[in-house]
Amino acid sequence: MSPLSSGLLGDLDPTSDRAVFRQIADQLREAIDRGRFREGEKLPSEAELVDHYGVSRMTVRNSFSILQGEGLVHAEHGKGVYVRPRPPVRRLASDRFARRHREQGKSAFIVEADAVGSHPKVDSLEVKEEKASQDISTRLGSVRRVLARRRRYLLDGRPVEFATSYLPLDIARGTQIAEPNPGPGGIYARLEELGHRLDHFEEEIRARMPSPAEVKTLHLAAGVPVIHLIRTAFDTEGRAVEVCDTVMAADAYVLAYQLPAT
Amino acid sequence: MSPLSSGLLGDLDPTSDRAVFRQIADQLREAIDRGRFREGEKLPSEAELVDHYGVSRMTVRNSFSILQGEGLVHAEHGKGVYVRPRPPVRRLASDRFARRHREQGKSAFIVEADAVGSHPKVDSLEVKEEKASQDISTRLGSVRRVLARRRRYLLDGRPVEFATSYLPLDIARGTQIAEPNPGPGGIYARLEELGHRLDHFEEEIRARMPSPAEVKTLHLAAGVPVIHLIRTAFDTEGRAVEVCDTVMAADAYVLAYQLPAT
DNA sequence: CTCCTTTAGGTATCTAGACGAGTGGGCGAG
DNA sequence: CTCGCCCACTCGTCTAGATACCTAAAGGAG
Repeated sequence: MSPLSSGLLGDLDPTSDRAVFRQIADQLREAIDRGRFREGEKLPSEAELVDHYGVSRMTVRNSFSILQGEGLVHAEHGKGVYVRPRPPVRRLASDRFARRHREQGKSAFIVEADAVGSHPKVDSLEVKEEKASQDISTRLGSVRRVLARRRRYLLDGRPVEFATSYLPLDIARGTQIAEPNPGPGGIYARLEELGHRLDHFEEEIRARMPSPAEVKTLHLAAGVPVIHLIRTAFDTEGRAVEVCDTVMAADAYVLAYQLPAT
Repeated sequence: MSPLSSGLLGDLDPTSDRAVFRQIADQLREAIDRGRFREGEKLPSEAELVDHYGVSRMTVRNSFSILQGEGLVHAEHGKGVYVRPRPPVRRLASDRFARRHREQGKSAFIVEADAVGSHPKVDSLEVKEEKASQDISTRLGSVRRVLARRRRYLLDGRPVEFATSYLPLDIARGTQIAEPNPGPGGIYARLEELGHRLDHFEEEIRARMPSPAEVKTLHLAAGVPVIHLIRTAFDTEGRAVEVCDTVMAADAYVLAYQLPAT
């Protein structure tokens, strides 16, 4: 008993000027939206759809590729095409850098993940001095070389975020900030101990499709964009003391901000 | 003189286990990244690449479809495949709802666009009462019906943003907020005149691939995600007085926020 | 019972070609 | 000279295969 005989999918309209593969994609998309196929459920195989619609296999694959591009489904080699489950999202609140959180000890990422019962992990740690890019140099106020701290964050084994912090050498060199483990409260706590009392942060947010390297690093499925966040930390003297460049899997995050109406 | 004879593109590696169409996409991507093809410039035609690499046309098209999915190129029927130019981005600063801006008179969108020499336009205006969705109802504090204000924003003829504001009926009904033109300073100015002095806004930001309807409304090219922003306005009594649901073309925006380090 | 092989059923990649349809330049008729 | 048509070039869609590789379950060897 094929699932296609039960009326889940309709027929093609040969009089329509909409391409056949788009019509098939439309029907599959609507079936998914209506819940006829649930999250994680397998769609009919290519061969089944070829039989059902009486089209060639390339046409069916073309339909699937549309839905993949929309991030609705993903194909598993040798198994089938499945409705992509929506992963749990991590909410980044605008007070996530509040000093009271910093004074707890553990890193914000770890604390937060533990709170919701996830298993957090940080890997790909790299700390080194390097030449500042044009953009980073501008943001930090014309520095030539910087300390770069790279790390990748994982939740329950899934990579969700890749971040690089850049700090001026005259601040970071020789301090615990230049160590792989910056100690309790993270680098912001160290910066304050070094006399750079933090005043505010500026964040810039963009969204775009990932580069191949980002797809690899974040294990991104087709049709998943990334959120690109660039944060600059300013001390009370108005100096930019850190720039953090973060690329996040867009399906794993929702960012929350609070704005004054002043 | 074909551009392919000049060494812009290399050869395939038959010993590689990387699929041929991926290798071709890699070479094209690299050529674009290196500036061998500039923004708006035409890539070699499918036929030229077929000749150059000695593969079938479907393989070349497959390569192009990868680059399209990444938002790097776009095809124009009958003309060619072009490197997609990056449109100018509109920067949304975190003080964009400051009261001082509201008191100017014109809408924030118009003022801002005029300032950078763009031609702004607002269309698709629709104002009506309707049943609140579950989500909107929750955000507004269990209201059943709301006033919905829908509009689309265009810059220089290009649609960039589609927004819907929802307001509780007991606040908006019968006021100028229920009119297509809410008057100088927009609905926030009207809300304050009605005694709902604004205290702060909360914004939630997500990024995802657009639905087909959003592709149509925003004239989105392939490989362009959308930024989905949901803003809730609170008055000084802590009541949610408006929810604004906005879908933006991600390639047209960068959002900027300022966070206190408190 | 365990482990390996086989096999059926999936998707991944690629070929070769056909026809449709949009674009733009060249050329001939007027 | 101008207008309109034709044609070459381009991408869009679809067909009908072939081969490769992956997965999972069935079945046989030990």
